[in-house]
Amino acid sequence: MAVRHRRQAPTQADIARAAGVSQGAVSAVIGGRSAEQRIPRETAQRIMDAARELGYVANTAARSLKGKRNRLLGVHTFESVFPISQRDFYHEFLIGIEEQAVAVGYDLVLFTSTEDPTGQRRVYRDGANRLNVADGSVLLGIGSNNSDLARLAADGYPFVHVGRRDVPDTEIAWVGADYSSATAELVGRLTTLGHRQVSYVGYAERYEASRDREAGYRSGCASNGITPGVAYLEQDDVTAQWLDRSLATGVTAFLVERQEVAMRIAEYSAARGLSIPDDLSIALIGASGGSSASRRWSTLGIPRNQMGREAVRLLVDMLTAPDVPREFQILLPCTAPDDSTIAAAPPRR
Amino acid sequence: MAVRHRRQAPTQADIARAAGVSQGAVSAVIGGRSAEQRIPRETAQRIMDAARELGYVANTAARSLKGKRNRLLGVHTFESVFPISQRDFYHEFLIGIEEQAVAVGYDLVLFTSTEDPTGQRRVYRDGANRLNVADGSVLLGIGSNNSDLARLAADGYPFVHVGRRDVPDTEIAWVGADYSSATAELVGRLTTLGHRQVSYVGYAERYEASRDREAGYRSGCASNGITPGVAYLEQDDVTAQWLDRSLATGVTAFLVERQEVAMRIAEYSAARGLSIPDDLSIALIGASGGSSASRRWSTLGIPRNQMGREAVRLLVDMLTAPDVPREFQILLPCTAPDDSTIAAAPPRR
DNA sequence: CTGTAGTGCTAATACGTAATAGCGAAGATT
DNA sequence: AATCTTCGCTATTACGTATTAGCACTACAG
Repeated sequence: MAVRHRRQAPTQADIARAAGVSQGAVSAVIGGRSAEQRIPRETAQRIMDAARELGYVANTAARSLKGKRNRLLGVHTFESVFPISQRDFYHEFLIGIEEQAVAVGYDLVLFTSTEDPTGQRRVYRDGANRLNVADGSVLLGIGSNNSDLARLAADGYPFVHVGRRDVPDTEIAWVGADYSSATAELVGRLTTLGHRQVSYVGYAERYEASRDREAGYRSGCASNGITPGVAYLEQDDVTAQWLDRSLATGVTAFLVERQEVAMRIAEYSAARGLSIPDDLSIALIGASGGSSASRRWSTLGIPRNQMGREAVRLLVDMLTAPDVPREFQILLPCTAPDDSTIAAAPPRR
Repeated sequence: MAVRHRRQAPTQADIARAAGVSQGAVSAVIGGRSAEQRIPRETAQRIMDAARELGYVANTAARSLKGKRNRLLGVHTFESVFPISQRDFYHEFLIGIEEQAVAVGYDLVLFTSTEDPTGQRRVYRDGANRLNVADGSVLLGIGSNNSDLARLAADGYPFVHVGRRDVPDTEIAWVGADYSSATAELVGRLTTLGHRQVSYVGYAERYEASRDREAGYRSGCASNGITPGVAYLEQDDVTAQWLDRSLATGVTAFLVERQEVAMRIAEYSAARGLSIPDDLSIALIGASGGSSASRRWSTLGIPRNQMGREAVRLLVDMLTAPDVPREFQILLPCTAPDDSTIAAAPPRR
């Protein structure tokens, strides 16, 4: 026996014929509108029986063609990654997205086909916007392509970006994490712990998120009477000399955006007989990649799951009630770092 | 400024208007049939330009209504789980599926909407078959609903099940793991290690996979001259008494389908001063749930990633060349358990 | 100047469903 | 008797695409 495909499924017209009514009547009964259409119980029953008899199943394509909606939400990541890989930074977002999709009864389209030969993921490929297969989409990615976003917005395609994103001259919907407040509060906490010099060490490349953190850092410094000290460093920029200089200026705490940088600092300070967190506090305030951590760090928690959920909620709201005024930009609070690598400042010399 | 959306996606009619031709001409050009329709290069170019300009993308609903494909593959899991959760048994399958989808340029539809209020996942819900939005689907699940599968097959819907699945009177396409050979080989290996009594402890509920393992066990016993000893146990059925009785009959190795059962055995045998694997060998031959293992076990490896990939490959083959005769049932080899909890049999008393 | 062959399209239709407008018959009201 | 309501539906249309039939025109042969 071979696996067979392609058989004609019964349609409402078939049922109508069997029950001796019109297709419209069948649609009304199946769609639960028999009251409005004044189909009496008896006829409705006859129709239902015929439908069951023939094994009728509504054709979703026809339904969505009529209703202009597919109940499909797209998920698009700009980074060239398998979005569902758990090693991936995005995985936890995905879970939130999926949980909410289940809750609202939408299906998800994972846009995996949008990868071009160079591994780049673009929305517009061959001039076509594949996202259109979904009613709306959730977009993820640090390196989101601004021109893609602007064009999508100009096209009126409904989407929500996960992570704050500024596109000039365009207001786009996003759900972000409130790095700014969280970082400011962290500076406050360190101050309370006696730190007087807190250094911020950021990505060399400045994304929205890192700018938010720096802004929070600066405002935290300001409101706590601390002089800010900002450096933008790649991993290899972190040298023993740099650390010595920092320590010489009295820095006792570092806010670091990259785990690699934190590891370097830990390494060099260990060589100098400094222990963490007793002599030096370090907090990770960037996005921690995977769980490949060689040690626990005090880390600013990104509410990834919730961000995913909120993005879907906002998107579905936008789809179901397009004209209701609402907040298109949502900031969710981060969770504060724990005490792993944060402690009271050492006694001053 | 407000976020504007819900502009109607452009249709072929819009393009036609822009290019000054008829909708049919647009369809012909977009569908690559401009030759047959005798659309000259110049006009075709004009149409393509307009399409690009407007960001046209074919409406999936209309396309499938016409019986055409959308380059969309569905993924449906019968278990009520978030399929992308990494805690999930299915996650690794998903990754394989996604990798292959990327490779062949299809997008994936995660069917999350098919969950009914009781948490059950069914294909046919509310009298509609959501799967139809995808050209074909990959189905996952130990507890796959046979009537759903039979109906899908009867409807001629193209799908591939991940995991061997027997549906009476219907041949279903699937990609499975060759538990049977692997278990038989494992019995052989244990025999070589000197074990003379190897016990099989299976799920109380018998799925295809567990039946395969038992069959392999029995054939392995037969070809190695061992008397089989089979038990179907839930976690709580594993008592100290049961273990004592087993050991009394001379059992020195257990093939266990559930990690929980293995843990019980380990616990009770430790209480009797038996160490694993020196006094007792244990191999896990079932599907290990997550990575919540309290210890490493010698485990039969399921080629999950490859199964996912193969399922997609088979499905796409079925879609692109429906009438080519081919294997619809694919068995992939398992990887043998390592030596964590398997060792030579203790000297006989 | 008619007939024929191509060229470049357009017009029309089908797919299955949902929604809206409305029709004929029966009964109720004036 | 004439009008109005209500009932129980049907007929029609729209959604966007693919496909088929065929029309209007030109070029050329005879």
